[in-house]
Amino acid sequence: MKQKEFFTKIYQIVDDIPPGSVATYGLIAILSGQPQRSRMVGQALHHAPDFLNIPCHRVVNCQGRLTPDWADQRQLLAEEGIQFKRNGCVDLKVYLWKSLRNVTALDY
DNA sequence: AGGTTGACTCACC
DNA sequence: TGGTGAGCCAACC
Repeated sequence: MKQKEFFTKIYQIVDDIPPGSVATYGLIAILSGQPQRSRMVGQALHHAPDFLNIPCHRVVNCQGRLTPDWADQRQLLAEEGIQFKRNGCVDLKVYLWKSLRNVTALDY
């Protein structure tokens, strides 16, 4: 798979995240078919063009942590009704995006 | 070509 | 439950 296709797929997946939910880099990597390239997801979002309107603020890491070097992300998520723990992490148990495709794939 | 880095994740304490 | 350390894969010097 070419890098461009991988990036495009990531952008498409991130764009499907509904408001009020969050996804992890690893989850996106799985949905894109490359579970071991979760780090690439972060790279892809870091270089994501603005005109695609990607809700990259809804993407957090597996521990519910927000992106370093991006203080406004917390406020953007708060606007969508997402609450944070005292340590500043997102409560993944509540807000993690449950992709139907992913659930089905894991069950079988 | 080889070593370093990171918008990560898993495992352990 | 939450903080810390080690492992991984690509990109970037």
